[in-house]
Amino acid sequence: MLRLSKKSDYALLALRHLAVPGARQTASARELAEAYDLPPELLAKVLQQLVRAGLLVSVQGIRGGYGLAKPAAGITVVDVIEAVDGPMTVTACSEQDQSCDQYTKCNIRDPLWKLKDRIVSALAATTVAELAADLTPQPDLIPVSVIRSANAGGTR
Amino acid sequence: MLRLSKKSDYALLALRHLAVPGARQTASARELAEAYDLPPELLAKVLQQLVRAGLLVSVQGIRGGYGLAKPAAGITVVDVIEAVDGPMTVTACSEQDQSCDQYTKCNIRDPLWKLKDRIVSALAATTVAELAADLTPQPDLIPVSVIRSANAGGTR
DNA sequence: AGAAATCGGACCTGAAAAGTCCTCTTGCCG
DNA sequence: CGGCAAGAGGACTTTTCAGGTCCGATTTCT
Repeated sequence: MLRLSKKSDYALLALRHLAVPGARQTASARELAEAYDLPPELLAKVLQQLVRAGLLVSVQGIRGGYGLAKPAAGITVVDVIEAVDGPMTVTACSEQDQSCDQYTKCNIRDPLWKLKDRIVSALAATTVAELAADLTPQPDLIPVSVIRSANAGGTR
Repeated sequence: MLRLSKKSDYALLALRHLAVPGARQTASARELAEAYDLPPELLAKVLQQLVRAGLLVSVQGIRGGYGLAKPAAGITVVDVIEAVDGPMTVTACSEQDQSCDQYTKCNIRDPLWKLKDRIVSALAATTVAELAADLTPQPDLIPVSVIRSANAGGTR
């Protein structure tokens, strides 16, 4: 029923987090997973996909993490969905892939493709920046440094 | 990835068929299933759902079948999808149903709901009449009467 | 009476989504 | 320089549910 995959959800959640103005502009997968209560490994995968798609940049090694690869206003919701779930298709068959049994007999292909384009436009019209501009407060991140201080007597 | 369910596909296919101007305005589940090469039982279920939703009218008994309950221009794509798959939701949680683990921490609910509304508008802007107006020819139905004549020497 | 149609529940199943596990590499910090 | 915490990524398991099937009941025309 036209539902977003959880991977897309997670991706949007993470991107919006990193896009919130004023907040720390970078976070590790674990931090994000804890903040939103998501399975860490899965979120990690998603973040990696976003890096491959050029939406995030990653820093490896200890103290590493993820940050936006470009301004939040330049990242649309379609970008995110396609990065994570592959090309948007509303129907089983598309211009590229005609692998559905009813292809020859199907009478609603063209109109549905047009419909898909409209949906994509709607998704392309919304950017991560707009998501971040929304009023809903985001959960606090416990900065790693704080955890470290608490445990070990403090670097900072 | 925002794909339509096959049930929706089937529903649209059937409705468009019944909406084509000039064609016979009624057809049985079996006829439609054969014409488009769809699983008959499943299509039957879908048609029943459309009847319950008030989009189709059915005639029981031999020589029965389905016809549009109202003008094709008055049936939108959302109507069809919701009749078959239940209310359109893009996210796991909605205004009605808040059953997702991250509900309290989620920061993208509101913007995504807005997005959903935009998608629904797009779908509501397309009617079955428009689908039927599309150029793609539809497969010929073999009228049952013809089959009957061929088999049995013909009532008509 | 019987065939052909709509109804509608219960059930099965396979594929995709979601989640887990394990190993490897990278780079900072003590 | 050694270890730890981070990202990278392959392989695997589990879960979910769309898609499909089966069966029986009811209706109604011939």
